Amino acid sequence: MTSELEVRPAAPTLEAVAALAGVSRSTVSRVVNASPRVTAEAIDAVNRAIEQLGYVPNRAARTLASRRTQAIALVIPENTAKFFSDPFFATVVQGIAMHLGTTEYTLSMLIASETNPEKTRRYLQGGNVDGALILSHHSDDNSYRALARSLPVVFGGRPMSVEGEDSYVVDVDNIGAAAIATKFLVDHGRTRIATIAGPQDMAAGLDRLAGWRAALGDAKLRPGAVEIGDFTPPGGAAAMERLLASGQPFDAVFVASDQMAYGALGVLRDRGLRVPEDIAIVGFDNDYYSTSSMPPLTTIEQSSVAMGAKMAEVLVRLIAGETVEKLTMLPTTMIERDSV
Amino acid sequence: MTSELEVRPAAPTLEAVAALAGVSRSTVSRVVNASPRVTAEAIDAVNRAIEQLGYVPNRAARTLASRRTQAIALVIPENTAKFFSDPFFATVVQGIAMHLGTTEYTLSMLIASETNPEKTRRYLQGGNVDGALILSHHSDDNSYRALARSLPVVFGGRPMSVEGEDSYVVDVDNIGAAAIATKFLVDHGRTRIATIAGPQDMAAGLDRLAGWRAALGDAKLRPGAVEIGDFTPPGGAAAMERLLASGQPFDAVFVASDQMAYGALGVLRDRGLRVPEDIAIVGFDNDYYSTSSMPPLTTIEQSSVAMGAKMAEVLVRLIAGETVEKLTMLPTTMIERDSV
DNA sequence: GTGAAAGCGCTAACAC
DNA sequence: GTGTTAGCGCTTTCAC
Repeated sequence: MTSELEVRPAAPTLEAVAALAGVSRSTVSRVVNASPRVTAEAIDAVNRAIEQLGYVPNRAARTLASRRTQAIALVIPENTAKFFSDPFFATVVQGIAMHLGTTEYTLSMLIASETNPEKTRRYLQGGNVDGALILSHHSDDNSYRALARSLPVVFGGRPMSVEGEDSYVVDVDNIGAAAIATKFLVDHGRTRIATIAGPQDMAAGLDRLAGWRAALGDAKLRPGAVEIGDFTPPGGAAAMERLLASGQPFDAVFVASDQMAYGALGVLRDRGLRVPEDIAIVGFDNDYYSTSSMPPLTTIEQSSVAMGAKMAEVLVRLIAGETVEKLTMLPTTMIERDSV
Repeated sequence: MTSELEVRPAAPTLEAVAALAGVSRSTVSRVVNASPRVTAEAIDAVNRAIEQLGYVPNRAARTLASRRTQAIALVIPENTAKFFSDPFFATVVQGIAMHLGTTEYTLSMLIASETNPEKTRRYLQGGNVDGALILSHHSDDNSYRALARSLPVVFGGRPMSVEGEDSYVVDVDNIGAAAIATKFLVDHGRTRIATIAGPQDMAAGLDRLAGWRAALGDAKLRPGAVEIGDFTPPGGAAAMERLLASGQPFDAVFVASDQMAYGALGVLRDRGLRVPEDIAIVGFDNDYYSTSSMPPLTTIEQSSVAMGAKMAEVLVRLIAGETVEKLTMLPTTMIERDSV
């Protein structure tokens, strides 16, 4: 089996650079690794040789010798992979990749098969990466907590399992943001405020519901009906149908994700209910589609690109041995459009 | 700088396995690499030792010795990264990752910075990966064609630059599918068929327009108006506005992406035009949202997960030195829902 | 500040 | 079939 790979000319090695620059391999290595103890002339000569030869260090050799891989894994549990079309996830990934693009780290994307979790664990613990980023949707992220003992790990979004251990988390203040969204409805004179909540096996789902409840408590309003959706448009539509069917009147709904809000808006439109005149809606995410819904959605912005970037940043600092706060909270902003 | 990495216990090496199994390192290597020339007893002893020690081969050492990285790069041009929220791209990536999960290959995700293309090129040609998958939106993929001479490369979607060279492409038959969609409209009695086309600097945009035109020619119908969109909902909405403003009457529109169709549907709804009674719509993609639009969208399904998986498969076979067809066309299906 | 030397953990001839 | 022997290209003490 003759691979096409073999016909390619050999890449220039550090040895060749050393010869051309008239120094030893050690010196070349020092220059490449920006060691302080090298004379300016040597640095110059080496850089010229590198330039001339088009030398690129061999990553495998580097990893082998230094025991640092310069690679980071992005672990996506399989069930979450199915949610890949959720713009939130996609843009978090984008943020991660973009931030890493500014560093020397490489991103390895792993879809963690549920049928063979061993494979993922082996990969992660087999010294293939210097750290891992875990993006998970549901409550089954317990298995990854253990990982954190043997590898720097950063979670995107608070994991559901036990708190307070040695895990690092980048998250948005879902409770606070949901409260702000709900208070916004209160401030606009709405008094019977229902909610379409997210899945209750996800922190984001639980927290946004808690925030809604807290804001209503603060306003001394009786909580309206609660329906649970799954963060998808059809899920939001079904939840709105149930809300309407319940017979409990409401004049506003805090919907825990924009995606669900799109579904909900469709149902209201079908019933001839006007937004915001009859029913005001606040969403959550400020995703790509929120400006083009009918009407454009008033929502909470959580910058998912920023979240991805922050996750990457925290992990890189962790790997560098820096002390990093265990919990990084990202700010949210209220975006006022036409649905309230 | 004391990294946390250093406190971890040393992983068991091939040497340790050899000692425990009572064989030489070569034999262990042969077993690990499934070489045929090993006795069953040796295989057994080695596997037991591996199990017992929890041995995992060191990838860097393997790469260094074998000159195979077992890694594949997924290159996403920066401008495309901004389109990450397009469900089509996100699910292609998912398909790639899932297929690779069944192989020994690792996926490295690269967002190719436009300001520093050298960095990407160096990474790709620096022996970090065995091959590259290129997912690109626009016409600036020329730079990647050159890559194909030094590395196995597979493109997702026909690139715009010169044809027929040594590049491998996985694509859907956009022309054929668009023609089928348009013919579907014709068969339903529509005679004044407009189109909202995609960007004309992308193959998918050009080809779908060509297919529409061809089908109309076959049906001996005069082509309706053409408006160009950018594959986003707002772009589709704006294109529909222009179509309506043009004064040229039409009773159907072939819209080159579902995302644009959502925007277009919103505009029609605002104008009180009924779909499909007044205007029939066919989309393209069958994306995640097409069942929940109002009305549910009749569209062309192109399985983006399958496309990702196929790209990965083609590349893996290419790396293995197999002969692979240069162009892999993926099937499409007409999905009939309620917009025609 | 610089070089020599010794590996990092594995694969791949080559002999036996 | 199995072991021995060289490296793969780099980092990293340790002397100087």
